[in-house]
Amino acid sequence: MSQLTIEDIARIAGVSRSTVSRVLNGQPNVRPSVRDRVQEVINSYGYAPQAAARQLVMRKTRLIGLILPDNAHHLFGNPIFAEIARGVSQVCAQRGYTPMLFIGRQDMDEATFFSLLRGRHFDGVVLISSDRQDRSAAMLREAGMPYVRVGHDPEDDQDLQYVDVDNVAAARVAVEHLIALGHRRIAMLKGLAKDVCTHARLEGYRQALAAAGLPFDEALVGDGDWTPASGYAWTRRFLDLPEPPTALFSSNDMMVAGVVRAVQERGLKVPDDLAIVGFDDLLQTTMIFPELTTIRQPCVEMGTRAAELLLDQLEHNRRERAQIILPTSLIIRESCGYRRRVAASVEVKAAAPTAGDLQQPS
Amino acid sequence: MSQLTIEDIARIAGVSRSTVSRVLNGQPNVRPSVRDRVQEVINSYGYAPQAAARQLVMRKTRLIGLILPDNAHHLFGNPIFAEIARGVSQVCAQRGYTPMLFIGRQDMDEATFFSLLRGRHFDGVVLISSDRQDRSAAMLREAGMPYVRVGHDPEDDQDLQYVDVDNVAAARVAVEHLIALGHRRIAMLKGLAKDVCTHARLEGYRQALAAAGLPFDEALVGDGDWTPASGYAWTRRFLDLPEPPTALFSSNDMMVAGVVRAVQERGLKVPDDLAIVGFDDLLQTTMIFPELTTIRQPCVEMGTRAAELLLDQLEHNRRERAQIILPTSLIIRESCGYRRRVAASVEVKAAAPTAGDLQQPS
DNA sequence: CAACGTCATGGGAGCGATCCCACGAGGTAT
DNA sequence: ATACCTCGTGGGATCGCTCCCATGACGTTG
Repeated sequence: MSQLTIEDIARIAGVSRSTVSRVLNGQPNVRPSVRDRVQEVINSYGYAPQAAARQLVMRKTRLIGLILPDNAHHLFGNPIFAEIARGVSQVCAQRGYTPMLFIGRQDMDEATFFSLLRGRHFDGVVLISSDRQDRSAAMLREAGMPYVRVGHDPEDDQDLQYVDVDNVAAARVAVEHLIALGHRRIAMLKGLAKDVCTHARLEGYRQALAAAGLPFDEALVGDGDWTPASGYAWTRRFLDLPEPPTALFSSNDMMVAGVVRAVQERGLKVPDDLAIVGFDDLLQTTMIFPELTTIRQPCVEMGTRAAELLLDQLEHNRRERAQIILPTSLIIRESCGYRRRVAASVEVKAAAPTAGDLQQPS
Repeated sequence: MSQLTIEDIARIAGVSRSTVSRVLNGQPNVRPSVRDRVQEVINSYGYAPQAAARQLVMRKTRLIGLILPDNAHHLFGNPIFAEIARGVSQVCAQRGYTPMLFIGRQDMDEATFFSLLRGRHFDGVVLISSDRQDRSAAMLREAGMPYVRVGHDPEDDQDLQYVDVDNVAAARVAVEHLIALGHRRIAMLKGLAKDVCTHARLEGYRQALAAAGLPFDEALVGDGDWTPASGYAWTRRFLDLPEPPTALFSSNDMMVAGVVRAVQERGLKVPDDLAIVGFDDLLQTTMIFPELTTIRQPCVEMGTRAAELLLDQLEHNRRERAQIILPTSLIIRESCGYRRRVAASVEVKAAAPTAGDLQQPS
């Protein structure tokens, strides 16, 4: 309660401020017996140095900010962010930093956010965003706050350091897999247009169709918004088409929940009537349906790599460009119908029946 | 980049530190023309005071910590936390505070966590936890950090201020609803034993059975862990019983995902073969099944109330006991079979067919 | 034994804000 | 005209740390 200061501890231990400070910071040149005595006083009084005073002189907080897409809903709703955060957290803890997640940016105006950044509460920031309209990156730059981004925009690349996956290649592999299973009419569920990866995944879809000589049909492309509700609505439309698709590629796993509901509502079955491949590999969804074939993103690793880049930047002042593209993989389960056509003993995580290597290297 | 200080701004504007400080803090006794000039300099240089220096003298950070149950998985996986956080955020923003979410406490030892608290990075904390073993509350008290808890433990109530719902009453209403619909064998899916609300919800189940003169059958109580996987496993067991249940009450909505899968796998239907009532009212799940009848917790309001208590405590030094129990409500949809038995025009959110008022007042 | 390092320790300066008080200008009441 | 208040402004002290430098004890070397 009382909030002791370093001076109090020094007096109690019968030494000077400086000596207590040396003990606190693990510096050398303290007699072992003195060190022990001071440490004991610190422990018994539960003393910890006041962060603000330390920060003022050190110019470091050892706090790392984590910023997610504006909408908190999105954010908690989609477990991939939790995975990325876990990666960030692991590296931070290991290297003596504490990660803190910004919440409620939607309740905050830009000026407030900017002041928060300039206030130097954080040494650096991991920004998770593939949103083209998101002003966060610009504000971080303007505020002179070091940051590493997870996700990026190839068309407007002001981000010095980022970690991402090759969304085009990943989507292409997903769709090629469906083509290899014999499907000719393959629907595609897009995410929100503001997110860069939405366009990349659509491009992958196009490329796969083109490579197989299949026509691109606008009617088979649904304008989703990442939510199950949009998956539901679009699937109903697809199934109402005169010539409905026999397969569907969804830009994320969450929308698949709605897709499956729509299919079942018609008395149809997955994968027999509609084969599905998703994107993200959320653990949650594996429980719900015929298990989902999907593209796995290495979320935890995206987090660790981003944190490592950031901390290297902070500690060794590494400011060179670093743009890391991590490999994704196609996880074959039941929703694509593969197991029904191929021997059951097939190694699930191994190569797809299509192109050789599913690990897209950077 | 350069990181100007208040002194620099003062020099540029041709005034003293004190005047700039007054402008910064909106204090009176500054000539309007001077105020404007200073403000303009501040804006044009993008100056914001360094938080650490300000904190040192003010002894306030205007940062609020948000602590969730240890496991980040849990946390992001379950959207009720996002809702609570949204409530907290709204109130904080309105009153000039910034909420920050702790992540990675599982990667941090207790001593580190304690130092973090004593470092006074935060003015106060909203602790979301119904975990009996969770040491967070004890550590907060030990560190002298003001906090308000969302969720509580009636058996060990050291928490001065908390916000919660009446879990016993809420569960009782859910089960009474199933009983009123004619069910005699009603299964119950528990949550993790470490969470206090698990026991409360079981107690509500017992009370409802007892009140209706129905026997309590151990075989119908499943030891869930809040995840869909446990709902799946236990439902399979229930359905294998010689005399399987015709209805099920789940302690949360997430487990219901697994329940439904198990039911469908057997070629059975919800609610015809198994009527279901859940708990939480997650938006997500409404997409997946026959729409879920469930107990709604006023999550956002729990957040706002907790934040209000905390900020009142900080600003007006209100330290009296404040224990707020918010009302829950039974949301009747399709999964309980109510609509099939009663006229379709029934007001859905109105009273259950059983006890009059579904809003359990505090 | 003098000169010189090395080690353990203490004290002063300073980080960048806020806050209190002093001070002068100007207005109002006596 | 004097006393007194209010308002606008500036400068010193201060918050609790870390860092730099001075100092003295002790050991090693020529």
